[in-house]
Amino acid sequence: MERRLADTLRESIEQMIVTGEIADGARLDEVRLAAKFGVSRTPLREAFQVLSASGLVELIPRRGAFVRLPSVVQMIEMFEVMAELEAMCGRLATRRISADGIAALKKAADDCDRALMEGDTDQYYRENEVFHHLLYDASGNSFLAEEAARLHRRLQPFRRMQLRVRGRMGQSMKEHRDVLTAVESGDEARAADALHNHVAIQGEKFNDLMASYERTQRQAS
Amino acid sequence: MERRLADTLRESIEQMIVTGEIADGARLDEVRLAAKFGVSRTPLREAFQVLSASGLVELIPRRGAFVRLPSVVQMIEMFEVMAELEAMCGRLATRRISADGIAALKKAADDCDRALMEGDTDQYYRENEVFHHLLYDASGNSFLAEEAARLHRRLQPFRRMQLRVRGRMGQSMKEHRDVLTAVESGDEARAADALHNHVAIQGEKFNDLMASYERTQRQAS
DNA sequence: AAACGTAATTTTGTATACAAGAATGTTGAC
DNA sequence: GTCAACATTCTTGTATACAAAATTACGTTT
Repeated sequence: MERRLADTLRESIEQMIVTGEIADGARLDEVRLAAKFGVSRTPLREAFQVLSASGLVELIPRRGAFVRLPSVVQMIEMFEVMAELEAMCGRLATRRISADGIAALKKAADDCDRALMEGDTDQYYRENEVFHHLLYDASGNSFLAEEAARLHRRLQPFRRMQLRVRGRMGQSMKEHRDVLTAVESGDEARAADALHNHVAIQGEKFNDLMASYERTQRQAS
Repeated sequence: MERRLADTLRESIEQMIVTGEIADGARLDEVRLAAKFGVSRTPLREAFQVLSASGLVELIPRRGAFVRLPSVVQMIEMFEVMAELEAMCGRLATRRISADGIAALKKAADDCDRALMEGDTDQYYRENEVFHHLLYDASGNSFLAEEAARLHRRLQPFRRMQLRVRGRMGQSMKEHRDVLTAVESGDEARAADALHNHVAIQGEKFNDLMASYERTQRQAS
């Protein structure tokens, strides 16, 4: 389905931005990138349009496309909104989820734990995404599920900053369990709370983020 | 700033879609539209990319761009998410708003009332947008404010469906007052509740929406 | 040396050209 | 009459070409 240059280019550039290969604030040089990828400027510019819509780059008319990475403050704000959307999903899901849905959620949580214990962080992020997507879908509000998934995807690269710190992993496991038991017991408010707490950057999580952020900043300079 | 064909084209097409000039599900014919606007396909296709990102059209690779208007169910889902974001704004704004901010909010509510009493609905939508944007900004979370504004804008054409029904206007005025008093008295929960209630499609609002939706459907066919 | 104005050079935005894939129409077999 | 295979026509996706705006370089003036 996704077989257009514009789409693959978008993914590649996105990757280059979040890995720091292209620095924050830098201009995306159309001719240079076109040469680098061996394509013309046309599909590149189409990719720029959607990158701009996603907020990762800013398109200034007749000036160019500039990388716009969120600051720490913006990052915390984004996770705060994510937390609220997740809480909403949790509240609705608790009311509407089926027995099969709960079983699937349990399995996803188990898979998360296994990945963590095996130290396979890439696998963890995949399983964690499954867990959260199950909750989004279980909300029964497909628009909410889409929006939550969109923001989750946008935050993915920054989420890694938090969990990299040792010790956070056990904490994350426990938080999944809290969500699960709340959903299972039909306690909407507690499910919402547990999810908000799992996602928002508060307390120790703030310190973890700061430590990670400053490290990446030092790398970039 | 917005001086590119691609941007004006996006706006024009958006307008054509929400006014029904281009029907739901229709394919956006690149060559026909290019001829109609007297431009080439290049800026048109760039406009398609951002329309696709906003959800108003679906881009199917090598098939074309298709209009995707939300169904009634999706519309209710969208307003439910909007309600939650507004509630979040209200909760944070209540905690963080300044005296000046409250004064501005009061003025905006007054301007809304005046527009309604004068029967100037266009003016009402403008003033209503001011009122809500003030709340978004007062939340102190700029990312939240942006996201709320984005969704508000996306829902604007469908919002008109609800208020067109006679009698809803007085209701809307009262709801603004409820929000205002809650914010003023520092009652976070009540502010959040009042906003959720103001935005979500519940009770009589559902009937109003249905009546309006069916009317537009009849027009389209 | 700083500031201004102008020419040269990039770079963006748009138009046009072309190639590959999808849709459509036609013919022939059963 | 229906279905299938092929040819034709349209449509999309990408490359190239060109014009206008912005940036840079440079020389002149003070």
